Amino acid sequence: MPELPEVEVVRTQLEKVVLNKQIIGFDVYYPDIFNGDINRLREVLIGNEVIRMERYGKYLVFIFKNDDVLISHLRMEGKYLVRRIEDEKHLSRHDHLVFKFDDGMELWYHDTRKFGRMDLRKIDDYLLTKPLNALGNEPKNMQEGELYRKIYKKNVPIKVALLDQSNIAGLGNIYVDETLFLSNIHPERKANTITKEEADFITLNAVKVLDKALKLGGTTIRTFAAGDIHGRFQNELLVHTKANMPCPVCNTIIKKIIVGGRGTYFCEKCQK
DNA sequence: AACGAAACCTGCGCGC
DNA sequence: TGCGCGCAGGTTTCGT
Repeated sequence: MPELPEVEVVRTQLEKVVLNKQIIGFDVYYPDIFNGDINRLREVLIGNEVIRMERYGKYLVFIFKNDDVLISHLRMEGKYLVRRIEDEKHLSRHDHLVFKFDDGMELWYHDTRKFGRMDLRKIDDYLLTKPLNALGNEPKNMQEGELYRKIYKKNVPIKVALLDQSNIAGLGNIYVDETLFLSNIHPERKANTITKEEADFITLNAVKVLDKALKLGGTTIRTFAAGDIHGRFQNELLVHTKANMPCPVCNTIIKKIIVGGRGTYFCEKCQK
């Protein structure tokens, strides 16, 4: 489901409801979401409090007092839902974890495809160990020439290189298509044919796309929603999902192909 | 080391 | 109506 803007929306929403409340219960219905011993996680959570919410690329991070850190990746369909105990909405088969707070609020981790994963770390090393140590910089934090140095030897399609989170963090299938369209670059161009100037232009356009998406609350194409927040960036998409429709720049019909196993939308006239 | 394919899961829409 | 297939905003693992 979510790429950087959507995860940032989730982070902002969670920050409003979970900070500085004691966790008094933790129910588990599908333990495989957690990488590790789920009973150890419960021991750490009970009595603990989230003091800060961070985000790195598509990773959501709960910073607890007691120096504990929970890293959460939503993958395709993960969601956090906030409920009051008195709501007595019953669990669905896709609700896997329930965090219960001392003010009666419950945070439900819901994930239709069960792809999401969580890791427990300590504050001293969570940035130095998997998975965050392998993450590249976000576009807005990249220096001139940085993306070029990451990809100039790679003999893979530029789209595949941009989806690789160790090269550049935060882009997914939607925003890569949009970024490459703005950059006038064909998604199948080999990364090792991209010039330094083109790589810097890609980085610039990625910043623009992600910033605009965040301002609009992210993109809701299929199922993404952060609580009750539905993004509006889908109304601004230039090529992604636009197969057989006219290019907004030149009116050529947008094509859909498969690149790196992912549905890919582009304009063959604008993107070379 | 690098790259492509399969795997992890479930639901939905489509054609027959 | 029922069934099989393809597809889905992601990452890890396996095989070459």
